[in-house]
Amino acid sequence: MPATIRDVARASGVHISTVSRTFSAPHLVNPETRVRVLACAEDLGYRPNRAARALITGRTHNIGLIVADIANPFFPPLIKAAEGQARHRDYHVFVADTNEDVAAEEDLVHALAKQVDGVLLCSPRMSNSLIEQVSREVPVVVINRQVAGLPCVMMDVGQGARSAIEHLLGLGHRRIALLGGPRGSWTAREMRRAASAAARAGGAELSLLGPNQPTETGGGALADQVRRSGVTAVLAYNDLMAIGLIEGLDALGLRVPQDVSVVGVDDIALSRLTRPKLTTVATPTAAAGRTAVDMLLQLDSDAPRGARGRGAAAGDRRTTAQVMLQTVLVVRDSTGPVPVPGRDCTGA
Amino acid sequence: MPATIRDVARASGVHISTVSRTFSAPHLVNPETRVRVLACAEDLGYRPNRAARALITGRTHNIGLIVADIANPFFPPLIKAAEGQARHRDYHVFVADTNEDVAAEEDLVHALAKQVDGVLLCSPRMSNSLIEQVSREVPVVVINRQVAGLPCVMMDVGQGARSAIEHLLGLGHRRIALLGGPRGSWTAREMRRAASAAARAGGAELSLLGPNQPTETGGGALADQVRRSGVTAVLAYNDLMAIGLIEGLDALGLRVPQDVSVVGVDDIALSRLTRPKLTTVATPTAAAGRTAVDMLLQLDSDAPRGARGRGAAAGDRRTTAQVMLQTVLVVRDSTGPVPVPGRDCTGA
DNA sequence: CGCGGTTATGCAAAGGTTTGCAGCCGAAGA
DNA sequence: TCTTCGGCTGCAAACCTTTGCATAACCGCG
Repeated sequence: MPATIRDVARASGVHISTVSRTFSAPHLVNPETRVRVLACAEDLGYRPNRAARALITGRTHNIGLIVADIANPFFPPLIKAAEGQARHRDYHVFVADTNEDVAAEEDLVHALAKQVDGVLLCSPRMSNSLIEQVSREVPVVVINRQVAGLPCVMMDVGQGARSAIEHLLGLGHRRIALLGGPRGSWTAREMRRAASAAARAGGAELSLLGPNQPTETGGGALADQVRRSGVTAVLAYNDLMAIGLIEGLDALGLRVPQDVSVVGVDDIALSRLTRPKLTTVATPTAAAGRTAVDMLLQLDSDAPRGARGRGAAAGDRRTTAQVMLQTVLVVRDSTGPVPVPGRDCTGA
Repeated sequence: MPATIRDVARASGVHISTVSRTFSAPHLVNPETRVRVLACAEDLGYRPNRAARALITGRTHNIGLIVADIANPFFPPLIKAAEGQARHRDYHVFVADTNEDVAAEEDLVHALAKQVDGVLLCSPRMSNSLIEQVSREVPVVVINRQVAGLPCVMMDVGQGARSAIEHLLGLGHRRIALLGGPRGSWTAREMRRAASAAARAGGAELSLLGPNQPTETGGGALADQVRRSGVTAVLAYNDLMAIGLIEGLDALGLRVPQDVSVVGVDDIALSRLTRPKLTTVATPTAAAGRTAVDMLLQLDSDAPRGARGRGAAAGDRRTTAQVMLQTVLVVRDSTGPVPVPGRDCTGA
C-alpha cells in the first residue's frame, strides 16, 4: 500500500535516483523537476522508507536514551528536552529505563546499541570500564558522569554542593549530614567530595550517610539516623530524598527548618509544592538533554559514514568535548538558622 | 565492522539462508547445524541487522507510545510497563510527549506512524475522527478512551468517580465540586457523567469546575473558586490537581479534611507522601500499559504480513477488543466527615 | 565550429536479510 | 528395486533506497 520511490518516479516521469535526490540532495536537481516530483510525492503520500535508507546509509536516525528511572521526576524534563532536540534534527529517541539496576543497564545498552546511531547514558550506574567497553560498540555520550576519552555533559553538582554547604554555614550550622546517593553514581561522589571540602573549610563536621536509594522512601528511612546523629542540617543527594526525609522527620516530631534544615538537589517541580518549600540546588536538566543530543549527533556526523571498515571506532574521537553546566542554589523555606542549643525545640 | 549473516555463514560452512533460519525458524534446521551456527554467531558477535530485516518483513519491531506529558507522574508507570512488555516480545518503544497539545499530538503520531508497527495512544486529546483517520495509516490501540471500531483499554474511572462520590456522601457531604480535566479528555467526560449521576442519586449537588490543566498549578488555581462555591468536598480530575488544590486551600487557611474533603484520581506515588495523605481512586496504569502492548502486537500479528496489497487496512479489524480495567477507591486522610455547619472551623 | 566546463539526469551496484522453490539424501513403503 | 516422502539445505529474487560514475545537454569562449 505505501507508495515507494518507484511509484513517485513513474508518476513524475523521472528516474528513481532523481526522486531520491529530490529529498536527500535537493540542490542537485532542477528546481522545475523538483517541484513536480515533490507534488507527485505529496500526492501519493510518499514517505521515504527509513529501513531501506538505514540499510544503505548505515544511519538509523534513532538514538537511545538510557535513564535510571523514568518515574524519578528528575528525568522527565531531560527526556523531553532531548526528545525535542532530536526531533528537531529529524531523529527519534528510544527511552529505556533500567530501574536503577546495573545488570539491566548493561543488557539494555547492548540491546539498543545495534539499532540506534548512538546512545545517551544518563546518570549511569555502570563502572567506567563497562562504559568504555560499550563505547567501542556504539557512539556514546555520557550525562552526569565524567569518563576519560568520552564526551560528557555534566552538571556541576560539586559547585552546587559547595554553595549549599556554604549557605548552611552562613546560617550557623556546624554539624551537617550528607545523605549519599546510590552506589556507582558519579554525582554522589562529586557531591561528597565537594561537600566534605566545603565543610572542612568552614570548620564544620560532615557526617556521611549512605549509599541510599535515591527516592522518597530512601530519604524517609534515614530520618531516625539523622535525628540520632544530632546534626542541625542535611544536604540530600536529591530532592526526592530530601522530601522523604522531611516527611520522616515530621513523623518523628522534628520540624523543618526550625529543628533541622534540609537542602535538596535537582529542583524538581515538586520541590516548590511541598511544605516547607524546598531549598535546593537547581540542575539544568533540560539544557543537559539538549546538549547531549547535539554532541551525539555531532559525533556521528564526524564519523566517516561507511565506518564499517576497521579503525575509526575507538581512535579518532579527538573531539571528546566535556561540558560542565552550572548549577545554582535556590533558597526557599526548608533551611533556616541553626536552632539555639539548649532551648526547647519541640514546643510553643 | 559488525558481523553480517554472511560472515556467520562462511565461518560455519553453511549457506546464509540456513543462518537466517537458525534465528527466525530454528525448527527448520538440523539441531547439530544449529548449535554450530549459533556458536559461530556468538563468536563473531553477530546480531541480525534490524533494518535489513524490516525492509523485507515490513516489520520494524518498534512501537510508538504517545502520552500527554511524561512529567505527569501518572504516565511513567504505564510507560515502564509498556516498555517491559514490549521488550519481552522483542519490541522497542518510542515514547513521545505532546505537552498536552493537540496539534503536537497530531504531528507526532504522523511522524511516528511510518517507522513503527503500531502506535499506543495514551489519553489522547485529539478528536475521535482524527484518531480514526490516524488508525487508517497505522495500527492503533487507544488507552483511556473509547473509540468505536478501535481496540481500547480503559480504566473504569466512571466506577471510580462513583465510588468516590458515594464515599463522600457517606461522610455526609451534600455539596460537592468536580474539578474537571483538560478539554478533549475522555476520562474527564466519563468522570463528569458518573459523578453527576451518583451525586444526583444521593441527593447531592455537584458543581463542575473546568476544564483545567491537569497539573498542580491547575488545581491550585481553583482554590479560591472552591472556597467561594461553599462546597464541603471536592473530587479532582487527578492527584496532581488534588494536591495543588490542597496547597491552594491551605494558603487560604482552609484545612483538609477538616474544612474540605478532597479526593484525587490515579494514586500516583506522591499521593502517599503528601500531608494529609490523599484519598484517591487507584487506576491500574501498569496493567493498562501491558494490556495495550499485547493488544497491539496481537493486532498486527493478525494482519497479513505482506499487507501492502490493498484492502486489509481498515476492514478486517473484527478483533477490536475493548478492555475495561477496574479501579478502586483508596481511602486515606484527605477525606473526613462534613464539617458541622455553624461551628467555627478556623480556630482552635 | 570545437572545446572545456557546468548542470541535470540516468544507470546500476550495493546494503543484509527473508523466503518460495528446488534439490539432495536417506528411509520407509510397495 | 523403485517410489515417495520428509527433513534439511542451497539458490536467487525481492525489499527500497542511496550514490559513484557515466551520459547528455547546454553554455560561453576562442
